Amino acid sequence: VASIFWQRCQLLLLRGGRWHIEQVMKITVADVATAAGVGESTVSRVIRNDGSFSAKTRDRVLSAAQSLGYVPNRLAGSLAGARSKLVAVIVPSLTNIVFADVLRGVSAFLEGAGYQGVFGVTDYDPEKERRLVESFLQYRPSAILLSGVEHGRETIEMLRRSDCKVVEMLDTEGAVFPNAVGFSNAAAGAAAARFMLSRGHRRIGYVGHDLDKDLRAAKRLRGFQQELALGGLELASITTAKAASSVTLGSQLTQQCVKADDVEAIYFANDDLAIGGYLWALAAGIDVPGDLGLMGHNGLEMGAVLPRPLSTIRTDRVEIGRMAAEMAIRPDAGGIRDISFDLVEGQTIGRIG
Amino acid sequence: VASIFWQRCQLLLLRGGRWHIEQVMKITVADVATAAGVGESTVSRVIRNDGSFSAKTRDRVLSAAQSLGYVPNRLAGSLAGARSKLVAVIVPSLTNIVFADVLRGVSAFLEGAGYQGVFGVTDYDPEKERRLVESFLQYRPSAILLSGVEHGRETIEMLRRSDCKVVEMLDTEGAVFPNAVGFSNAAAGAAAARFMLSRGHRRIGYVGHDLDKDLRAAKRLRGFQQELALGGLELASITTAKAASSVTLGSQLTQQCVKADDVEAIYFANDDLAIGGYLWALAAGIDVPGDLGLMGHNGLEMGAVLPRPLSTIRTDRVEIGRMAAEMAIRPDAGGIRDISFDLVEGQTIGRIG
DNA sequence: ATGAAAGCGCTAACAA
DNA sequence: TTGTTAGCGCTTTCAT
Repeated sequence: VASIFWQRCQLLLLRGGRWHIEQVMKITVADVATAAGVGESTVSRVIRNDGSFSAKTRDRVLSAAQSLGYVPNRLAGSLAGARSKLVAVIVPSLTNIVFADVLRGVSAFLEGAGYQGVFGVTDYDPEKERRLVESFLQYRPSAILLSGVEHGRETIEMLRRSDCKVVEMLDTEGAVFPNAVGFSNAAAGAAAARFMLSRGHRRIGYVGHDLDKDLRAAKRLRGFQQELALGGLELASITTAKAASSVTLGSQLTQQCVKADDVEAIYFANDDLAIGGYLWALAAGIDVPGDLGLMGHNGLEMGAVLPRPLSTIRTDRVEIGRMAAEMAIRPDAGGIRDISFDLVEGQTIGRIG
Repeated sequence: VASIFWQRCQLLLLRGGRWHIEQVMKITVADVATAAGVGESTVSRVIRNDGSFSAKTRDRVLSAAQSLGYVPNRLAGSLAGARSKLVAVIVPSLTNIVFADVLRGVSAFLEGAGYQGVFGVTDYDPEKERRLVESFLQYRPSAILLSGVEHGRETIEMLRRSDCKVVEMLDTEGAVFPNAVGFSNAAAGAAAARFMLSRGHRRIGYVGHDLDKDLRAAKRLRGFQQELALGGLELASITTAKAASSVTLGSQLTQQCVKADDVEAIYFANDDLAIGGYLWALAAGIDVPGDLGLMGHNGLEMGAVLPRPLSTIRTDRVEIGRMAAEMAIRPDAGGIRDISFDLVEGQTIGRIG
């Protein structure tokens, strides 16, 4: 391959009988400035479309940048500007569609605003959350989005010291930072209880996964129990497993719950478990809701396609993500925003006998 | 609140009768160096645990950093070191659990290696992919992970010029870059066809979503058709919709397909659609697989919990993500890696009459 | 409207 | 084993 140097950063090389231009060195503002015959700061202004410059200058700079294949180095830019256009997002799990939805909302909003999302998964482990926050902070993100309002003391301190905007998502009770967007999980639990009671269910069991880890599910359960207590009732049984929530687990636990306890209905920690329960009942030939009422939480799309649509509580995770991202990057946006939830009647909760 | 300055970067303030130390200025290596009584580069070495230093020095530096609450600035570090510890990951969708699985694998591996994942969603839009690559490149990531092997010409050129390692995921046929990990979608389609034929199905319909967008599903379909052709057969019908894949869509399209065409079995673009189809059949009282055989693709956990476990092809997305991340950050790792797939017999494909 | 120059906080040579 | 110094590529005053 024959080749000759061409300008400061390009190599002209002969390949297959044709000349190709290849870049050898990294193109910087200085190169663009030279090519356009202007100063570095002018290039910077044009690229960021900030400050003032003539239309003619802009065109020259832009075409120079274009033809050189200039890719701005945001590391340098952020360093000089004291802040990156990164937004860190921390979620406990990706297996659960709920968090994927939140990420979609976040991602969609950030994209339009020239920001980049950086993500991390905690597996519901506070220590992992701490480590993630620590790592993220090293990139001086514009903001950091947390799931839930329960965080380690150290995590909170690091965040406080960092002058980085923090937004808590998916829960509004007991928010640690001034910005949060979500709904009251206790209220959701209470709403579920009221609904089940209003439809005549009395002997109600609970099926859930690890309550020590999924603290929002625990809050819903508490709200549920408190509402029952108002009517002088209490849960007939609580069946949980130290495992991640899944359809399979829902199947197993429901079987376990029904076999052991004589319940008329089950309140599930979430829809995944509830769907598992429904499918088990289907296979076992148990009539839903005649023999067994099922109540979920989340309002997953899939619940609506079951032979009998799942009774559940729908939350708008994408919107929560979107709003959180907006709070994150708009300096004026903030506060505690409760976007509530909708009760979906469905057909898996109904009057007994 | 009474307050006095304390050292270079701290404010001593009296609040609630007690003195608190608050940071005012950002702590830098220089501050830590001064506090520890060593040079800046020594601090750098200790923090990165690279190069040599005495144990005594390390302890002094570490405790100084600790007590000052030093948080390294990776923007500066990456700028000086010419590369960031970021790995960009681009997926077409988050609604589909498949990609969430890939992200989990990536994320798990990166975490242990001190890297950070940056993610973006294309919605199956090549132009969006181009924009994402362009943005990510500005952060000089160590590597960039792409879904699939079909990318725009411009995207490929940008990537080629960038000296940033590229790994393609989820497909191995027609890889553009030297690193790829996944499986042959055509082979998966062919395997599905062989299985359905071996179980006696002949009049087979296809149900899928937007084939112009989900190119891997299109490849599976092609592999399926080619296998049928070997037996002198062809698809009885193809039912698709220009919409994102979902359980709901699967329900609708299956109904449409069964009503319009007299098919004995359906090959679905993926499990979400197949599960939708199964649930529709369940509600419609159609016997599966007696009257209608159903074959999915992906091997989602949920398919195994249906009253009749779904016949499908299982792929290990988490492992694909893990391997891609490993290729991304290990300089020596690379090449085209085919991790294949498993056929899950299930109970929704069976001999006819 | 534009340019020159001083950092941003760190790493990597090079000395010592 | 350590310290000194020169950048990394950009933004940002401050002049002009």
